[in-house]
Amino acid sequence: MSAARGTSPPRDEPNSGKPVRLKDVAAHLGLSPTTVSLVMNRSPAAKGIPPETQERVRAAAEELGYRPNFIARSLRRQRTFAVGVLLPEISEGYAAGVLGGIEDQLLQEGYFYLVAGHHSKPDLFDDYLQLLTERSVEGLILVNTPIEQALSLPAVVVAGHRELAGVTNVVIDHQSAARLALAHLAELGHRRIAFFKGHAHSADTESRWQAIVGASADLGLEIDPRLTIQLSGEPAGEEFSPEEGYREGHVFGRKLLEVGAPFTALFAFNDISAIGAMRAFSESGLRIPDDVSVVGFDDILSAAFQNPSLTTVRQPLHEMGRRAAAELLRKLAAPGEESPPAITIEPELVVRDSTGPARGGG
Amino acid sequence: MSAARGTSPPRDEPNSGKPVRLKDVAAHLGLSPTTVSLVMNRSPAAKGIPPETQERVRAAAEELGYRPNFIARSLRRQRTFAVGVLLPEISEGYAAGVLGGIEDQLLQEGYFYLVAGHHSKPDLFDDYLQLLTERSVEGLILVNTPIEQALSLPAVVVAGHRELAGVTNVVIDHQSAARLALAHLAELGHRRIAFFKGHAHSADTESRWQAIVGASADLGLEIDPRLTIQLSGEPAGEEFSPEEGYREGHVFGRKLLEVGAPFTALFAFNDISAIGAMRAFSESGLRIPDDVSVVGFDDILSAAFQNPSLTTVRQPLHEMGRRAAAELLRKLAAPGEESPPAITIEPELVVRDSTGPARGGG
DNA sequence: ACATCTGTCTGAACCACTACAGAACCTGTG
DNA sequence: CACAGGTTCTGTAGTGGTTCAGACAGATGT
Repeated sequence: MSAARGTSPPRDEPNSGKPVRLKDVAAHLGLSPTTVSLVMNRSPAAKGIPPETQERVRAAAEELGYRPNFIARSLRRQRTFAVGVLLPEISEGYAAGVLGGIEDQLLQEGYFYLVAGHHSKPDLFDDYLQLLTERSVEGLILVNTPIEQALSLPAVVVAGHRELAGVTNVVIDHQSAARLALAHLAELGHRRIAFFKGHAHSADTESRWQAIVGASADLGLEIDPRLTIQLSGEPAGEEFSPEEGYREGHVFGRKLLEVGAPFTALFAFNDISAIGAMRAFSESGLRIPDDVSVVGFDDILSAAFQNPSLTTVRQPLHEMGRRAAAELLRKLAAPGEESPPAITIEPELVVRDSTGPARGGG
Repeated sequence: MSAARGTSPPRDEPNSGKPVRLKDVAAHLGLSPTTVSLVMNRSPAAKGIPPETQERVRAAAEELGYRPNFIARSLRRQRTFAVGVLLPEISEGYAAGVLGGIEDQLLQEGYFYLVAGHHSKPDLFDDYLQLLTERSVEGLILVNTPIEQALSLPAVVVAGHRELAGVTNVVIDHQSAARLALAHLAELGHRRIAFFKGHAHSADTESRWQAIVGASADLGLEIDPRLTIQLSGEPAGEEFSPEEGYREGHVFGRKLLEVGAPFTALFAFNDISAIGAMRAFSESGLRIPDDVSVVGFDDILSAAFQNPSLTTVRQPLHEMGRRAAAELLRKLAAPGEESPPAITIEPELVVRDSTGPARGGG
């Protein structure tokens, strides 16, 4: 033997050329590949192998720098420990936030994931679904991605609307969100509150609005239809840019002032439109929060940097991603079991400087 | 035969149970798996197979809903068509932007990618490198991730500092960035310009500063050391939050005013600190851009929504990711060839409302 | 002395596919 | 009719691991 055992000499060549295979380790030890496999996997069948041999195997594996080949293992075991993630666009804030949570949870559990951004094009969506399936992902997480048909794999949907058999939706608790925002405003003495409703094609619009109506009733607030503006946005299916949302908020903020109906607060559909509206109010000489309070939704990065900084309802995106991934793994581990149709996540009110006590009258 | 050919009946069961394997298609046709494989892969050896047979094979594959198993193929061909991406944190703006470009390029070329966020922890970095290698990724893209040792796989680094044998760095052209920003200010008549230098541990700090010194000389501008403030930030290795950066900009913006040396413009190290400084200036009663012009760096989302909106040097993150991925694929396709040590990307000046003509004196 | 049991390890099959060498068949030719 | 030369297809042996049924040796019981 060339390589002396014991206190190893300053030999520091972890891999000299080709990767080491299971077979190499076995040959090195004069054992069969089976035995090495059993030991390396701590398989239950390895209980018949004496501890001393096990130690010998592990030492050799370490010494030779053996790394099991995941591909070969996946083929044989029919498990890839990989899931597919479909989302509109990875670099967009919402998806990126959720993906961060998905990643934390998956890597922690020994899984990896393949991501594909379909840019809201239905045909791309189908293509990627195919490709992911060919790559043998074990399950799917869809972020902000509408689906029509049932899927052939276990799936969890974040911010989906449809109720589909077998898929679990992870959604924000709109009831809670509406209550948090409106209770905060009510406490500050606001009675006449304006609203931006979301775009017709947005997943959250309808449920959020229902929640607002409900919470208003509970708090004894009346909703004035003249102070309720629906963001028009782009035709469905087309992603729209933040700049567009900002411009819209600006335009509709101005429109709100022209209605003539007095209001002391605005609860916008998202931060972007809230920021646009704040701009419009400032330009009209109104002071925030002295004359008008503004509450946004999402807590995007910019919210904290506004002047004044924006009070908003935060969606815990990271947490949502984490929960989605955890639920998917649970499904994979327990294929038979029934899974919940929905997981609701509690939002959080972030109070900053854009909200304050209502102006005297009302 | 039960399933009639020709105008197929309303049979709509694309996959009844288990997935269809190559073997199944072969058996269905009375051909060997080899033949079917040759046809499906349009292998050069398939030129010996008559078009009619080829058509028959493809029709059967279609009919049975055959999807090749990527895992098995990967094992046999020793190609996974997958690359690994390492970055500090996926949900952070810079990395997410770059990743968007990486994705576009890779998916377009039939590759997938595995991402791991190491949260700037060196041991996690090593672990994930191992895991990615076990999964047989063919190459690596590192975003904003410092490496010490050479890597065992072809790699491209985005925003890296180190020059390492065999790895290509994708970097912004700092020369050009400095020239764009300073020429813009000089044209507006600014002569006394303040600077925020980056944190000592940031990859870009030194090269950016050298570029600023060079461009200043070219434009005949003098740099006043009293107006040059180094952002202190956190100890190296610790990611720091946007809020932190904003606060820093705010503090140092105020400090700049206390120095007493007059200045008419600030070129900040990034948008966040620029926004913080704008806040400080406004609070001191200065008007932007009438009294002070401010230029940022990066063009984060918030830059456009500031009041006034921020003039900044945009890093084309998407483009950088795209180029990085393209270069990696080139390396993979031509393993022997020498590859460039660096690819520089041209930044872009986005002129908004935070810059204007210099105030009278200077 | 023989069967039985236990502890330790192994051969062969298999996962789904691909690469390589060559088989079987047909056609034309001298 | 034997042989060369195409054409069309196939058998076998991998790829790197896991799994299952059992082989083999030594100890134990009768």
